[in-house]
Amino acid sequence: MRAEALKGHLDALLLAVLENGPLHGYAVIEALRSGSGGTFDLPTGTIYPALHRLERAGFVRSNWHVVAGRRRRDYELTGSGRQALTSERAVWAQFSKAVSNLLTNQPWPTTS
Amino acid sequence: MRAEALKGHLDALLLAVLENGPLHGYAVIEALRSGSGGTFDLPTGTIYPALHRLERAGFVRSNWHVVAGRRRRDYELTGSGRQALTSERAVWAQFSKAVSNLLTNQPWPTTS
DNA sequence: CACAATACGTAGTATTGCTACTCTATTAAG
DNA sequence: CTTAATAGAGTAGCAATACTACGTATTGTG
Repeated sequence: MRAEALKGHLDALLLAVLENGPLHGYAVIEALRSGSGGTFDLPTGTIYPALHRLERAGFVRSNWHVVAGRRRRDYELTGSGRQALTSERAVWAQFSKAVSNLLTNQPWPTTS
Repeated sequence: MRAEALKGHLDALLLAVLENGPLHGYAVIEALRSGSGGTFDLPTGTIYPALHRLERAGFVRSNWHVVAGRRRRDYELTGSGRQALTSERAVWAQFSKAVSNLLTNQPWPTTS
């Protein structure tokens, strides 16, 4: 999958995979791959900068550990990260509905 | 709607609204707005360059007309544009399914 | 020992939608 | 008549962001 299609949605996915507990970058990549049935197989050059972006934005917090001789940086959701995830879910719902409707040439449902 | 979310999907939407017959740029904007229930209200600076891009790619063909003293440029789908639309629909189906699954933290359905 | 897997990272590039603007022509309002 | 609104096309430059291609280590496996 041409993952440029992700533009604007990656942050939501990252927040979502962190919702069940902290993960380190490498584990995030695997969570995205398995959770998407292999559709999203993202390179580290995509994930690490994105996680740093989320940290700068205050949506995640990171902690360094050393496990089995390897240094790890775990990311966990903050309160505002949870809030952001909620709003991203709403954005996605509206966005995907709009795209799906246009792609199937169906009339927009009336709000009756 | 943060319309940067469109990145990578706009071309598919443009091809889709042209599927029922040629439209000029301004009409494309209105078709996207009404077909999305107002979600996509895109500026001309987004639409015109995108249509030109699609023409360079060979997915649409344009014809100039003069209607009521105003010049118009109609865009119509080409054969390869129709093919591209078909494949874009498949891409969207897979993409949206993957995102939805990740956002709802649901396991990927087995292909049994 | 070589190599794959695990784990972190950055620099630079390319794509692409957006802002802000220009230009023409018609029509309605004052 | 002037002004604004609507229809219609367009560009230049900006900003966001995912990607490619690197570089650095450690651990486990052949």
